[in-house]
Amino acid sequence: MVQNSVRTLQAQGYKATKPRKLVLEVLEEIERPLSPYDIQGILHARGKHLNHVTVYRILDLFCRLNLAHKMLSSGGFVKCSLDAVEGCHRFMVCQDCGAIQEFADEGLCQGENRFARNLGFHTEHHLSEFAGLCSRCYGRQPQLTE
Amino acid sequence: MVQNSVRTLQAQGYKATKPRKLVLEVLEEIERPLSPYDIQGILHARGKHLNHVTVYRILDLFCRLNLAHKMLSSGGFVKCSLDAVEGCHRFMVCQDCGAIQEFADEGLCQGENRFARNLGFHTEHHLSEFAGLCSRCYGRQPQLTE
DNA sequence: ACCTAATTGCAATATTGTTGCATTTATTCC
DNA sequence: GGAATAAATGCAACAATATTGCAATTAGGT
Ligand SMILES: [Mn+2]
Ligand SMILES: [Mn+2]
Ligand SMILES: [Zn+2]
Ligand SMILES: [Zn+2]
Repeated sequence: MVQNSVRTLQAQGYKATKPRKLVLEVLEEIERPLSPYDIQGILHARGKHLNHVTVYRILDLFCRLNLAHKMLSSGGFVKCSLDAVEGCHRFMVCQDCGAIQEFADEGLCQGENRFARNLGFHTEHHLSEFAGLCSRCYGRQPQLTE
Repeated sequence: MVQNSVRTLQAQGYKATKPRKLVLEVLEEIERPLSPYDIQGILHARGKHLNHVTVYRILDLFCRLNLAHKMLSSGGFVKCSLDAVEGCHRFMVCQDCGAIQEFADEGLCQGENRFARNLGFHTEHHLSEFAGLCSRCYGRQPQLTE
């Protein structure tokens, strides 16, 4: 929850400001990728008015601290749910409900590293997202409009 | 080469126009991800003036036909070098020289599918990019400025 | 060479992202 | 609790990127 991220912020010498906590709350509550303007809009609807510049700067910081991630497929931001995990953080993205689930797996990394090495490529890290259907959505009517 | 993509265009009922061929040439020649405005600029410097709207529309089409891909990490566009390959097209991105190498591997897909299935996720396709150093750049001085 | 649908260019607009600087705020120390 | 102060935010202006409708052009078929 938010309290964890607040501790991380302070441990790294950053202030736990009201705007930062608000953004954390939204990311935690809405478990789907959100753009900076999405976040601003959601908070605005709740009577909390943040400047978009502030939202951008907060998301930048969160990504640097690995408190959040920028999704590759959509460019939206999600809260990191693997705070303590070293190595590559990855995602499964439900094409129906839009939910994302974060995971990490050393086995996948090793397989990918081995594969790349055979082609003479020295891997630093892996970006990957699986697109498909989450367990709740599999075998149901589609929800997402796009 | 370009001629292949031209055939694909025509086979699908699209015209092989001068702007489309120019964009194909650039993507084929510069084997690094390019933004729409990058492409426009490169062509402009060669005396070929395309409207940016045209470049956007061409890249949209190319992506729909899998003649090109939009890179996840950078948002830039590259020419697909696996024209005939079914399944997931993936990339290794050199962090030094910026070169990209496209590949596909059924084994990786299967491993990922199995992993996801264990978590109740039904995978449709995989997006993935490996970041690291290509064989030429490994053990050399850095080139890229950023 | 002509016809026609497809494609492009243009102009206007919308959206997204960035920068410098004045103002405010969270933390430290008393 | 009340300063002091460095960090963070808001504001304004701007820059870059992306989208739309419509008129002009062009590629491919006859
Ligand atoms: Mn994470
Ligand atoms: Mn490809
Ligand atoms: Zn779902
Ligand atoms: Zn390289």
